[in-house]
Amino acid sequence: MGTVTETMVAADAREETRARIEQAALDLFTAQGFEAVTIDEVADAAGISRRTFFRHCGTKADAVWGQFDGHVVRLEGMLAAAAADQPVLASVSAAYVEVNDYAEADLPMLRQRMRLILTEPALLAHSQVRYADVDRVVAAHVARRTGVAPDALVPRLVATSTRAAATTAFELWLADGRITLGAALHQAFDELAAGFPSLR
Amino acid sequence: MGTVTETMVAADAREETRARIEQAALDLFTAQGFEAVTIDEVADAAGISRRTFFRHCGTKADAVWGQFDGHVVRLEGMLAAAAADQPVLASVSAAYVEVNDYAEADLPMLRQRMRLILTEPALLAHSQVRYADVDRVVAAHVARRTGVAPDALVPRLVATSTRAAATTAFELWLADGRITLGAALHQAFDELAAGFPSLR
DNA sequence: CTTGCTCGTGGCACTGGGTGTCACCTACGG
DNA sequence: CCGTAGGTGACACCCAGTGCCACGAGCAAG
Repeated sequence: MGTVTETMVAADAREETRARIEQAALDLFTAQGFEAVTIDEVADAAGISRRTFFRHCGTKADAVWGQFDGHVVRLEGMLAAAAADQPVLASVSAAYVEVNDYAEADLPMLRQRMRLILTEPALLAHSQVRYADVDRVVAAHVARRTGVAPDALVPRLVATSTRAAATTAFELWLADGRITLGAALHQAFDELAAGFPSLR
Repeated sequence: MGTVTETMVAADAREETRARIEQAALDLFTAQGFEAVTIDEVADAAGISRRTFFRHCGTKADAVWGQFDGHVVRLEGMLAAAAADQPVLASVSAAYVEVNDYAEADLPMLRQRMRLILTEPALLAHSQVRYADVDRVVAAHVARRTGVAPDALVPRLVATSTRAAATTAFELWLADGRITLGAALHQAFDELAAGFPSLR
């Protein structure tokens, strides 16, 4: 099995390889479009074989999505740690804001990622599968806080509509270079939680 | 070109062939799962060639989705015809309810379709692409009514969250055999429009 | 130093979705 | 009777994704 140190090193090396693949993929996809680039081209650019690409990334879309699972886990942790006296919607909103609080240095790559995801149909489609995990986590939190089943209307509705708000905030942030991602998220969640006061 | 009558006949024949393909596909997918069935098997069951399948349906997912474009067009028409003094959210809600007002005889096939779409990951993914069209239509309506740009926050947010509500209503309707689709839609839209009163 | 094990890697073959192309056949109009 | 247009099937591709095997590097035990 190896010691803890060795395991860490191996995991780091694996992570580094994956990061190299993702960077190559992101650059190629951005330059030529997601569908126009083949896996062989990405693998060549990353200096690996086609077979190794799939071992690290699973699918073509995963090269863009990266380690999204980590986000879901962090979101789940934040929701579990939310204060019990905080309104449910506020806890969901705060968790979304916090999980999307990126360091300044990470923003360019995030922009590149999100632009691809929201622009390329194949990636947009794949997003639904990823979001399903997020929805399950949020719905479970709402269900726990309200004492109803996770597959009841309100938990599911809160999960899907808050995710819709988050996605919309991302779109706004991408399109409008001035607004902060956090500000966009706050704006969307406030509008949603208040029942769309702008429409009255 | 041919006369109007001839064109109609040709279109009808084409529509009938497509319906046969869709029915064969739906039955096979329901019985064995979406991924487990190949296009060749669907084509064989429909009595056509693999190539003809793609000419009629475009992609494997389209065989399940059917002529969804028609729904989007109808939704657009309803929104355009909505009374000007009706609140925006109410007009969107009413349009969703009306476009999903199926005849009793169509409900079994609708159940079959929606169960597949909401269950099979590949179809769920494809749904995002279809929903993007719906969102554009709704956002355009909200933008027209509120006098802001269609890609501003509120129109987009209304579009994505109302669609989230509709999807949630569909899930509820599928899971709970007793509730009407219309009732589920109303319940979801009411909850959304009021800012989730159940959570207070 | 050698043996044996593990693991990452590359190569290969195969399945399956989707597309372009061509040939055929049928139905219709002149 | 001929010409054409459109639906169809057959074939050859491309590409994503998977299973399998063989090779080589690194490490552990002898």
